[in-house]
Amino acid sequence: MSTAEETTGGEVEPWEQVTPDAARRLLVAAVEAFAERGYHATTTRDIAGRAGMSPAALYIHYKTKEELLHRISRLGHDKALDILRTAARREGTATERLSDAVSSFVRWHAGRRTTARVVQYELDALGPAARAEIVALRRQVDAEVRGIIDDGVAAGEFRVPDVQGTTLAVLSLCIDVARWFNVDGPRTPEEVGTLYAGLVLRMVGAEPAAPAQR
Amino acid sequence: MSTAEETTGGEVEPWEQVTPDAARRLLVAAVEAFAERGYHATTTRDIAGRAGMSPAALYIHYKTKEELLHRISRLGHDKALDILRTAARREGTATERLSDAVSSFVRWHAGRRTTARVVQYELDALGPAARAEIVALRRQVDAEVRGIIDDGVAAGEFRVPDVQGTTLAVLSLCIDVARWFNVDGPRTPEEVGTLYAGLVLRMVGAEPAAPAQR
DNA sequence: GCCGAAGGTGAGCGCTCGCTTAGAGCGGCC
DNA sequence: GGCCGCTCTAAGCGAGCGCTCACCTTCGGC
Repeated sequence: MSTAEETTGGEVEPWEQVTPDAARRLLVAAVEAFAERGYHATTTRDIAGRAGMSPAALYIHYKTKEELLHRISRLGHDKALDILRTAARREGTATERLSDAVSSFVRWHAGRRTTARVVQYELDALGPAARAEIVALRRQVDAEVRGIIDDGVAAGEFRVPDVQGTTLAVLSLCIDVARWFNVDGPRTPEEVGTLYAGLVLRMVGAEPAAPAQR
Repeated sequence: MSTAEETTGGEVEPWEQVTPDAARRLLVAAVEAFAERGYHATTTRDIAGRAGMSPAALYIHYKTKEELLHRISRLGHDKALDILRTAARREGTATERLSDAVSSFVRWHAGRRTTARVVQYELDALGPAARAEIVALRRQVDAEVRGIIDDGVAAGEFRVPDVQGTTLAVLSLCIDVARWFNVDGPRTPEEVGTLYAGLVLRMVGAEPAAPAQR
């Protein structure tokens, strides 16, 4: 059904599009390091070390440390937007599409928490040009969710007094999963996705009977 | 440049308990700098400069840069916990208390966004001992909210299948306000607080009729 | 008028940062 | 074989970091 084959246990590393191999290893190492300690607290020596290379090797594949963050942020936002678009543009009622969108978006933020953390919380470390590019992607993310809610209101499925505010809250709720989700905690990404889909349907005043689609 | 006499929503600067005066000025400067650029990207020279002092003056009042963050985090969590406790322990129905708790908690995260940002997002920069102390405070925050929801379920006001998961989601929603709230944006802290209180009541399945308290 | 404590400064130490440079290793093509 | 181009390393540069030190100023108590 959904082309985005998210199967958060045993998931394929999503960086296969990054070549050559050394560049990908560096990028994966940077994602881990940025997620653990934050962009500013991560040294280029640490990144290169995690990738099994000398500090200088980083600069063969990336001009600066910031370019690494930019690439990660860009790829991550592309992926997040793709997940939401897939859910938003399937056929089905607005209730089904919103449930699908939230549960898959949350699954990604929980299951690929390291990536999501970097993507969502290190935006301010980018320079003005790169940040503007990412902010434009975020506006598209917002538009997808708002579109589903608009549809639901128009169809009489949802009762939402403030569509823009509710959109903001729904996205905020999903994104913050990347901050608190603990891989060793009691919940799987699947469970959090299901829980959150139910909570969001309540937030928009939808009928609580939503079949566990996906 | 900007005087520290911000009174966002009639609220008094909450640092009056910090003495002497120079120590308070340094602390306020550190809050601003940490919120703007993050702990690791902030230099001690920047903090001292904002407070109108030489770099060495910082070390008369604080042993290290980390102690500054620790003090800010401690005071901020104390304040957040105090806000929630006040709402949780007033008299009234669970619906009224939850509405009050969410709206006041959100008002604080929006109105005192700089402080909230540091408090909520720079936890990882603390050492193990200081972090453990703050984590204990967060557990108390969680317990206050869970207590209200428990009461509402017991009283038949709420329908909540997963109390712990819903508590987590409610707190997550409120906390993330500090990430996205924009002082120059279209919403006041009051408005966001009211919006969020309504959304949270829907999340717990409460009757939507909630009087707009205070 | 003198003293000690408290609060401040200018200079700078030792270190680590992001990044650069000179050159080595090596596979592919003529 | 000779050479090129790509990948990578060892060494290290200039800058800026957190923090310290020797010294100065102010001020209440006697």
